[in-house]
Amino acid sequence: MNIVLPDGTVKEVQEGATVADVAASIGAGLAKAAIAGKINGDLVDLNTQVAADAKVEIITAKSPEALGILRHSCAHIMAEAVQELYPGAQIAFGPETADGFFYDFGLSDSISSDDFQKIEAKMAEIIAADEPFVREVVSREQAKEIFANQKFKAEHIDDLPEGEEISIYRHGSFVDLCSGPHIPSAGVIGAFKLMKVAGAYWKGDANNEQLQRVYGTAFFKKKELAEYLTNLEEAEKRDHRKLGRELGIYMMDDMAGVGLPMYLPAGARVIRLLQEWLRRELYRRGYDEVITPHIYKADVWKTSGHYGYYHDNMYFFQINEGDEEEPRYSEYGVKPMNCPGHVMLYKNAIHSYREMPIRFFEFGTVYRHELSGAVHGLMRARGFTQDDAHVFCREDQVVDEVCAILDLADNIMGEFGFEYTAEISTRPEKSIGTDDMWEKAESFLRQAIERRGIPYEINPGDGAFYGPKIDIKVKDAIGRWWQCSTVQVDFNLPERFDISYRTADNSEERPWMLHRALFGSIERFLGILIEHTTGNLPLWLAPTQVVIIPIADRHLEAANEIARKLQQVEGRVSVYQQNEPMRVKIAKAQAQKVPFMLVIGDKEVEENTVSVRTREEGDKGSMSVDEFVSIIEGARIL
RNA sequence: GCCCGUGUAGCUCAGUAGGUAGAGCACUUCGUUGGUAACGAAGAGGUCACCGGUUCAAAUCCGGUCGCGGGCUCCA
Repeated sequence: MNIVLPDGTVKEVQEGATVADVAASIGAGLAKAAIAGKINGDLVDLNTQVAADAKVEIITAKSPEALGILRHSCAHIMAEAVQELYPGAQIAFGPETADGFFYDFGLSDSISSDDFQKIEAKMAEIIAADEPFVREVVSREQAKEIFANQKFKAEHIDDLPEGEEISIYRHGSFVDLCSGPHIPSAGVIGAFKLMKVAGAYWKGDANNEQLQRVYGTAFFKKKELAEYLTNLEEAEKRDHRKLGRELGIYMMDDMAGVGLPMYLPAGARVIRLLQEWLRRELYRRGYDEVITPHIYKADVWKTSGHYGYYHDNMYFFQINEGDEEEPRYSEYGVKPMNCPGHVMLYKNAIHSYREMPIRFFEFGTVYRHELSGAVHGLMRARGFTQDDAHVFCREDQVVDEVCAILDLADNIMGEFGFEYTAEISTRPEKSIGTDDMWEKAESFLRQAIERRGIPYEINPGDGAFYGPKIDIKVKDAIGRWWQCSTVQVDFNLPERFDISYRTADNSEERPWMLHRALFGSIERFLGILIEHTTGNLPLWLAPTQVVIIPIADRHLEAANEIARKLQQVEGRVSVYQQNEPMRVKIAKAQAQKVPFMLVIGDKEVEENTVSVRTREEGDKGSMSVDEFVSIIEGARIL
């Protein structure tokens, strides 16, 4: 019979040939390298029989799918080791991940990282034995019988749709419900390492039993594992919490409370620069800046609905508005978002369809009582500043407005060199509004994102209760995704605050309301920026742009004079006048990631020049003072 | 909030059979006046997160609380 290879060539193979046979017929080298196959686009085991006229691809270690297959197989081996070491262990799910794999276990004992050594040793034994992975197709009844003592597997069998083929994989004494494919035998795993333990809920639901998740990673070669671990170490050095401390960006104080960063001068500088830079852009794009209070009477939150929905996540307090004799308590809530303020500002006047869209923006600092376990440096704080805006517009303007927001978001991400992913989140189960409204809003978002040509994914059921949204996410140093920009449709607040505009025929119409943020949280954005740049912020954003290094005390006056000239063009400059050798001052400036260092000695004073050193390229030789001043002037954003 | 881990000077860390603490950096003073990534000397700095227990004796062992880290859940 004939089969088709990826390059389109037709090859004749024996009736009943397997993928391995196909590989062997192509070449001995390929036969040796093959670890799995792909038939008509579906990944299969190496010993799967090939049908006539099928498209067959051989998967080797170099194929993009290979690492995932290897890692998933390694997850099986880990589960096998755990079952041997912890009899009675209940196995749940064990997929591959972006960096490796995990397996979830239900155990009476708890596994800690101290146990890794013995689990790894057992895994090494299993891998050394090099037994094959064997696939079997079983009936639902057989499966139930095989996994009678495995409650999670049994439950999963019940969840499988009727009529779906149920396959199991045996490896040594271990058997798992699994659709595969797997590597032919355990020995293919060249290197593996258990990484961490964590808690995880069965089926991802916090109401379910909590399982113990063991994370690991695996590679074909030892060298690849070593490289991976080295990269991880390097990435950890870029952690914004570490750099944030080293560069004097922010601090936390236990006395202040969890998740409440306090910005040191360098951090405050950068945040203000980011705001100023964005503010200019927003003015250009037709936004109006507004300022709203940090606290409101509880009535506002009752009207908005937050008082009921998010009560536990908000900071409420009572204040005595009477006196000691006759106390009269009022309740206030600290704002967790800026929307109600902007809606009230909108409501201050009667609006015409002619003035739409109205775009209010604000750098609004908000406070949310996030779960203690969710707080993470600047990325997820309890107090943070949103570059928040609300657009009130007519229905016929929604797509254009969303497009404009996506355009701006794309510009910003581009400015900082961030790659991002976009997701449209659709209607969740618990939500307000009609199907009609949701369908219309979701279609508007889709039209906008498609018109802007941004690739996106659909996140079904992940919208807010009040409307669908587009989220833009950016990766941190170790590959975690964080939401930055967002565009959200809100069906809730216009209704609750009863806002309207006058149409051409003088009737009242409810405006569409869009929430949007670009940085998202300025602090989070800064955190990601620090990790992306390893703290080497671009010249226009560096808290200190220039350090001037006088070689000896007699050069101090000239150094101060140059500093004054730079300050006149808004340059952020610092003169290192402490009593230390020049090379020590350079080392310190480098450690602070200052873009430019100017060395001033006898030669420079005499020639009215500066000796320029850049943080990336080292000594660049000398240039005139005026020439250097113009470089710094060019980095002004105002 | 949940699971696992962890908590020694401002920072990075030693302190392993329980016998009331150490280094480097940073800081202060003095010296040194230097030519492109880290000078010399001296000094100061800690109720070993907090509370309780075991013990003649606890940084060290046990329990609790709080903080921190990694996940999970959540993220208006």
